[in-house]
Amino acid sequence: MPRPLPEHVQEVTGGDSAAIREHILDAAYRVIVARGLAGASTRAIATEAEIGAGTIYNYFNNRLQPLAHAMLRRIELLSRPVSDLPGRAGKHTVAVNLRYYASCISSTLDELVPLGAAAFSDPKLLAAMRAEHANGESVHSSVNILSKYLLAEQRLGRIRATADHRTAAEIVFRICHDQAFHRYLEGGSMKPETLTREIDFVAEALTSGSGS
Amino acid sequence: MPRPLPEHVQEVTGGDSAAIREHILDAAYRVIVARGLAGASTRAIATEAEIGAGTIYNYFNNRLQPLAHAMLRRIELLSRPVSDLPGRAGKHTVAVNLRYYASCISSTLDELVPLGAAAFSDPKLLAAMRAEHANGESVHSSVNILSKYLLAEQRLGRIRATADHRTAAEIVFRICHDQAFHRYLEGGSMKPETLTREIDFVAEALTSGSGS
Amino acid sequence: MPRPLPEHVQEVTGGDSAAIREHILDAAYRVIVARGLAGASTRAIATEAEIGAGTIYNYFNNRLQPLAHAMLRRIELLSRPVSDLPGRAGKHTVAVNLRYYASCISSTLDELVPLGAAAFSDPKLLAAMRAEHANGESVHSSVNILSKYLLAEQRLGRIRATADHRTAAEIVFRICHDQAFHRYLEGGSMKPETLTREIDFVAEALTSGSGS
Amino acid sequence: MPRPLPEHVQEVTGGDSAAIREHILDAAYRVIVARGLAGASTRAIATEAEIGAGTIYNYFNNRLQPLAHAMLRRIELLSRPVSDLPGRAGKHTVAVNLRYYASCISSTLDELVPLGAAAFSDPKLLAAMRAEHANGESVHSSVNILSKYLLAEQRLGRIRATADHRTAAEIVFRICHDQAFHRYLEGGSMKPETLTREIDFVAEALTSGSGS
DNA sequence: AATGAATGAGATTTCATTCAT
DNA sequence: CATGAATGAAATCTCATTCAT
Repeated sequence: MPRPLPEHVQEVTGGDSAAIREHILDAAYRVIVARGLAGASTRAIATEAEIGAGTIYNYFNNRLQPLAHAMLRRIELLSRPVSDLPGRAGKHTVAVNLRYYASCISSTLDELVPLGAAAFSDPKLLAAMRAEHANGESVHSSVNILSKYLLAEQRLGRIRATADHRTAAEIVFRICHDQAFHRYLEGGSMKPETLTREIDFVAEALTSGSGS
Repeated sequence: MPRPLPEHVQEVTGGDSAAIREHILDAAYRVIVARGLAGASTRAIATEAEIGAGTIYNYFNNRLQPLAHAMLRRIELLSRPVSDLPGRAGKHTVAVNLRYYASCISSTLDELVPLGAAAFSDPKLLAAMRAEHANGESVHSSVNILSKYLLAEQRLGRIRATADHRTAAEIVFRICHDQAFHRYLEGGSMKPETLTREIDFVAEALTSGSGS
Repeated sequence: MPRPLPEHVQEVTGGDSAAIREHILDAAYRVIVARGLAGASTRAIATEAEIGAGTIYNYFNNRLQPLAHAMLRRIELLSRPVSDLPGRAGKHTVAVNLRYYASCISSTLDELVPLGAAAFSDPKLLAAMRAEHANGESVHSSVNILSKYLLAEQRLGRIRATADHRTAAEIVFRICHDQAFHRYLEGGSMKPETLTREIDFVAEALTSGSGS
Repeated sequence: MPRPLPEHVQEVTGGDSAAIREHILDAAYRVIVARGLAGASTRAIATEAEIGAGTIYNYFNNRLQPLAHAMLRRIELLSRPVSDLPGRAGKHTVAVNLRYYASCISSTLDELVPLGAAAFSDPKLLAAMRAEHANGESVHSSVNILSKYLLAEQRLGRIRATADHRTAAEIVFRICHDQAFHRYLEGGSMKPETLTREIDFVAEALTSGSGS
């Protein structure tokens, strides 16, 4: 029955309500990654966050809300690491830049796959995620950055004028996403050159016949 | 207390032991699709199969076995619908044939995605599936058929000689798989032309510069 | 769904955590005695204690812990009632004092026999009991008190100097223990003079030929 | 649905109804000893007896009957090994003969203790045992043989005329029984000389002052 | 008479959620 | 507000018993 939050949490959050929410979301994320969705009980999250079990219900209405929130928040981080991609237009080669993009988002995708897959296992959780956020936004932003880069290259003449840069961007993203999925499924036994080969195929499709 | 199988089940299975197993697997599959993996309790499956709760344990050793079995059985159906693809080499256009392939496997993938993704959420279930079957076979066979078809087209000169037909097959499959994934995630709000556009991009990459 | 402890329990325990533990142990003991170990399900104990079924797991980790605890707690009471025995040396007769000892511990043994025997039926419970406590202590202490008394009598010359007081004490205890065992087995149909006769036999063996 | 008993059982029992009963009781005994009372399910017994699970109910009315029978049958074997004891009257010494008796029945008692203790864990089983047999008979027969032997010795003048041979026999039996009990409880860590010391105490009580 | 599949009661254990403090 | 004990629903799994074959 100690009224104030434990010191440790107090320090981190400053007692700010929104900060405590975030603190709980972080804990939820760590628990999901470490122990799977099935292991993400409210108790486990409360323990990880070093708060009382009941405290969660002061910030969320039910068990699924923090899980859905935590997963969505993570998805938003996806586009962060490649924000510098458009600046590389004209430098290196298109193939090299696509490989750079692929390697940037792949590590994030590797984290997201188990989360996304977990979301599917429970229709209620999926609904909760859909309710929490008009999802897909952030995924799109990652594709958008790539698309923007390809457009820049096209203007520079390093990509065929007739190529559909938007579609190409989608394909590249799908390749990365699907490969992350299979990496997880197969337990990491996939050869890295598979990714390279497929990315290069798209690069070739984009550049063949261009002036470069 | 113990009674013979209810008439309804008796009729369907004829009392054959193997048939009852299948009957239970069908029920398990229906429950997973309808209520998610989290909702696929032994009781729910028994109810769906219209049998007693304990009866499941006469046919399976634990709760995961029927789930793993049911999912694997479904995955095996994946390559079935496109077995006629190689025979289409030389007919229609490459783009049309790839669209045909995509539409064939997409409906199956739409069924499989929730199952496969669900399997990820529970490490124990994933292990059970791996134990039941050296999986991935069927997925590969679907890619293999596509690859075989592309090779045939290449020999017919309808695809550039320098194109990597294996890589192209992989990419097409990934596009289909990933789209199914997002269709499920977004609740079916994806426009069908997105798939067509991406498939056509690959077809164009393969055929541009070929003699046809 | 969650409510405070029912009034009745609240009154008895005052809400103190340790008191509730004891309250549960008492209930466990009553259930074992009344319905046997096989009947001592967690649910039965919870009902007897007038608490919710899940509450037991707030105080114990598994079903065996409260049983083992309850039994050990009772065993500790064994040596209590005869602590005044050594003070009787020189008073009454040896036979009378041994009868006194026998009648004192017999009622306690009658309680313990079903518990101790029950412990044997489940190897896991036996292990749990051994884990909870290096048992046997209390049994020995009861024998020790008797042995001490006999030694005192020997020094007073009321017992033959050549008699082995330690061995005699063991035999008397065994007689009491084994009789309790058979009383329980036969459902109480044993004649009380059987005990007296056997005790007197030992008394006679100890005193015959002594100076008294 | 095979009508005849399996060959193996047919051979052993000759198809005789009483023999099959015994065959099942043997199996029940083996299961209890090997896996404890908790492990003695009807299924386990049927498997051990190599018969169908339902077949047991053609010979017994419920689960407890074969267990009670099996245990009682074993108790009857108790007096077997010492039937030659009365013939030893007049030979060796009384102490040696009592030790002989003790060592004979102790090994059987070691087998019986877990069975007897197991019986206590379930009031219903205990009632079943009481119902099956006016029990104690066989135990008494073991005591009777010892009593008979002591009487013979008394007539030979090797035991004091005033000694109560019946009571002495009971005490010796109790010592053996209780020691077996504690051997089991302590896991065999009891020193064998404890038994000898106690037996000799009784022998001394019987013989001291006799003519021999 | 032998069989064993079918059954549901019941055992243990977990966990989301509430609410008195 | 924060807390965590209390709770009962629900999940998995076992097993004695019956009965159609």
